[in-house]
Amino acid sequence: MTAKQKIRDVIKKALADTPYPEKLKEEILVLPAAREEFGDFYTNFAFKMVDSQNPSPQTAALYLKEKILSSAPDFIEKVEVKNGFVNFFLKRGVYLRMLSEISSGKSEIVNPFPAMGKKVLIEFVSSNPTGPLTVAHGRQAAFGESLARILKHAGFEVTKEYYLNDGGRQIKLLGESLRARYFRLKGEECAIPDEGYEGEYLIDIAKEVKDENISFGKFAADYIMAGIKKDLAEFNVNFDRWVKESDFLTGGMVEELLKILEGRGLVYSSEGATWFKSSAYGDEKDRVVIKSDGSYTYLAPDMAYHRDKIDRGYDMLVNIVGPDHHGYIPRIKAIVESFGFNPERLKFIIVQLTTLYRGKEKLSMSTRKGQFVSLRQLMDEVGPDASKFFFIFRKAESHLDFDLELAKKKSVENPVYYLQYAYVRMKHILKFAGENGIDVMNLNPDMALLKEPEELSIARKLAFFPDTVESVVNTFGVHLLAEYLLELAKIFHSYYHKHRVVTENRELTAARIVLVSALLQVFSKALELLNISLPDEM
RNA sequence: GCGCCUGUAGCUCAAGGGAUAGAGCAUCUGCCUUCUAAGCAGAGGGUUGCCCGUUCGAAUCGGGCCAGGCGUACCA
Repeated sequence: MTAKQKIRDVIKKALADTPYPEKLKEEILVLPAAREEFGDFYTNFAFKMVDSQNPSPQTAALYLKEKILSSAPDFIEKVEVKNGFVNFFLKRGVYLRMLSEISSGKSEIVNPFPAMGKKVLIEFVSSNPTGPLTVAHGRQAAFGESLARILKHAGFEVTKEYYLNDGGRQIKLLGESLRARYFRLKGEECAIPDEGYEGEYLIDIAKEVKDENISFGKFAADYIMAGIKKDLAEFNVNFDRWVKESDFLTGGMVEELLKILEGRGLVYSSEGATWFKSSAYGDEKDRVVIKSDGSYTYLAPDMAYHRDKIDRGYDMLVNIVGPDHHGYIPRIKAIVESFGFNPERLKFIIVQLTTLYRGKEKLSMSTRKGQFVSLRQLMDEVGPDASKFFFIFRKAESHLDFDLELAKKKSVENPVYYLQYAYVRMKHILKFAGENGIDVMNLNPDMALLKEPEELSIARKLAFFPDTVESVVNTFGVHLLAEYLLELAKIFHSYYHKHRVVTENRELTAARIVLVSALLQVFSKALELLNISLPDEM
């Protein structure tokens, strides 16, 4: 049980023994204290207790404090009441013990949370195989992968899926565009269709075409998809399943679905087309599923896909999409609701666009015209780790300014290097200690020798790691973990400058080695969750 | 017009309705015979776009404005 859970229990016990047992129904919030003067954890519960007995939060807090202290919890050093907040100060020994546990790999601080039997499906990237992944997809990929890792760490059973649109009009246009490029290469006049793809990547693909009787659409899509998979693999973003739109079409699932919906009066014909009555579930208007030319819209197979997701029994569905899809959300919510799935359990995360800068210069992009920076180019220029870090250290719903020059810089301005430098320093200390005859793996020092305030600050910060993970789970704010890590790096760098770890004092050295290796455990785990690798040397 | 996102220090951004709104960069001042100075210590910098409201308490929630971005297809 973590210190925080223990505190919550102590508060519950205190309340059970008071005239306010009904207050227990409310959630008791225990959070890491923002400043060390406010202790280690605090609760704002006194604010909820204000009534005739407790006319002010302050009196309620004092009352709570008395009750808590009378139960004499052994891990609490003191409890302070300030401005109605109840602040808990933990005993130093709690932290010292925690450091030993973390460094030996036995601590619940770094280990995954217990499995809770909740299944979550995350669908992300889902880019069409009509062109290479762009920087926008890269951001979605980095965010989705990291969110998946964090949810898994927090005890969810996570499945990652990529839905690919390999049929329909866009693929047809893609095929015609490739065909045009192919014949142009042979010196023949051939126009790219009006809404076709003008990107130069099709020229490269056209060079690979050996036989002009092939299906150009399929050839291009397969070729591009192979590239997408390669890019994602290099980005270390991996999917459990690749779901093809065409499977829902050829498998008859779309037809079946529409029949069911028709039977329920949710699908009808009008103006030569077939419509889904999404307005019955809050969409602003109904949506076409079969066009008047008889072909399906993108929505029809996607509806079948979502029905399939529901059938597979997930507790939560997460769809990570770009801002261009936000108008699409109500209709997907409508289809899941029509199948009795609470739309609240379908979360859409809109990852906003990224604007690339080269120093002050803004890089303009237009996908249709083929003027864009691909994820591939970005990785080649700044590297996968720097790319990923910049993508996730801002909130998903914020527009992101990404400065290529900054991402490449090997200096303080670049947070990626700041983290890497901290990591390398930790590794190097352990290596140096080993070279000086200290058996780093087998230490059992007296941790009470750690008396510096900075040492306690580090331990305190490490104790907050599970809370940070919890915050990410509650808000889907992956950036919170990146910020946590930067703060951790900062207090470590500061400690490093103020105090030497490896000294003549063998006992103190041993205790500090345990501290550093605990730090390294948390640091490594957090980086793994962010999907960022780190070098051993810099 | 309608919908979504954004508006916080000079710049890029944090901050579950909580305490004195925080970081980094930039600017200024210091620090390398000692585990990598890709680092550290310190200083200045704010009417959280504006106006009302809800609340013990609002950057955060609601309403109304203003500004920027995106969307508003029988495209995906």
